[in-house]
Amino acid sequence: MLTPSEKKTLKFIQQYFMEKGYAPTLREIAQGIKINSRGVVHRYLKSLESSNLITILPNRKRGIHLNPEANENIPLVPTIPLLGRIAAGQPIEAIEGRDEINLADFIMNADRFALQVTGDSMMEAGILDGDTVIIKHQNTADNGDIIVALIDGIEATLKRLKRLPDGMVLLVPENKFMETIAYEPERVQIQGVVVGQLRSYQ
Amino acid sequence: MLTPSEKKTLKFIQQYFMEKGYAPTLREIAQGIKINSRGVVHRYLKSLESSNLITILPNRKRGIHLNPEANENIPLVPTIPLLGRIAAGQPIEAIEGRDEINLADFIMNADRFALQVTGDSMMEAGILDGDTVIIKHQNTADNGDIIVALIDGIEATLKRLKRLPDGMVLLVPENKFMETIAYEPERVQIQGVVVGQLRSYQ
DNA sequence: ATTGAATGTTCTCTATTTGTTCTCTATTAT
DNA sequence: ATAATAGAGAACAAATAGAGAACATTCAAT
Repeated sequence: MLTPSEKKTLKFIQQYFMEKGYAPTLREIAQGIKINSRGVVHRYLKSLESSNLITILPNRKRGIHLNPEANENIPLVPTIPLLGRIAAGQPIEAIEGRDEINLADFIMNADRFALQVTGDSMMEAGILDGDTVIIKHQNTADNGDIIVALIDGIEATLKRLKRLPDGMVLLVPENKFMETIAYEPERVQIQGVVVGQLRSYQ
Repeated sequence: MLTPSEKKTLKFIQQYFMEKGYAPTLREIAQGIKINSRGVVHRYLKSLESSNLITILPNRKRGIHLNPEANENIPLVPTIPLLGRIAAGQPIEAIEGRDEINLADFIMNADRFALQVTGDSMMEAGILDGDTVIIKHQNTADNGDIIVALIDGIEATLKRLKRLPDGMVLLVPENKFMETIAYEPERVQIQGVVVGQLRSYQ
């Protein structure tokens, strides 16, 4: 059984691995778990190794290998706890069932890519200047989808799609100061559909 | 197991290949990973070759061949390609430097958790009903931060923080139909600060 | 075919870090 | 009292990172 410090150490290594793609040094681990001694870290590592959670490649720098067993508790996929719903004037309400969100599931997929948004044309849809949108690459889209479209093969734009009964294609900005423009369908080439959006406040 | 420098080298080669369609010279690699010695680069290449990630055609200029394994070497790190900036009426503009966004880096950390937002109180800040916000757990916050606050120990709310010179605490909604309320500092307990936001359109 | 600059290759050398092993101290629970 | 846990920190060999010299090989222009 692991001691709290060993658990903390293992968790830090897993986290580090996820972010950087390689193992941390003993000094980095020490800083990560807020102690000063590399020797102590080494002792913890030895203990984790004898529990079969990691493998130490002797004398190798960053020579820590996470064993599959270590990931039974903490999944390899990036997740963070989803605590609940928050609404003004209410206590935070726990969500039944889902207790964490899986970021990989949320966004990642082979046919997706990200674009950084410049400008305020989709402001009222909650997509602000500087946000990142996740695009699923496809050539068709449904009415009401927010799409990345290429107009006349050159201009790229992020707008909401609306098809008229007569065949014309409307590209609707979500900003009352901007105008909707109608195009002949031949001029509009759909590049992808917005499936996600993210913003960082740091 | 690759060292960080070797990983950096491999990444540079892959990127160079994507952009130019042919392999870089040792000098270009050296510049790319910000060192001066071609000899050192060569050592890294030898190591990458013995890991079966590249093949070196001896004495050939630009004689580096990327093995399929190098691409199969799916990064443990969850990333998606960041293609560029999009603005209305412009071609998609490539972003120099950053070519992918690291979701782990973006959001994950031990002290973060997610909340699902209900209601429109932060609508004008681009946080809509149904969005998920990433909260960093902390008890203090700066003026202008969007925070999760507990009022009188019961009610939870998501608002922008504003401290007045006289000590009163304003919780400002980003919605012109809702009112800012002032509290005595004792009544407001900060639970965390919004560091990220995400939305799924699926 | 010759030449010259750039490139790949092999070395040696140096400087930090890092991993590793120790011993020693404090604290806590049994 | 006795373990078990947590930590500090010294000492040393080895791994890593890098510089740069020297030479061989390409490759393109002449």
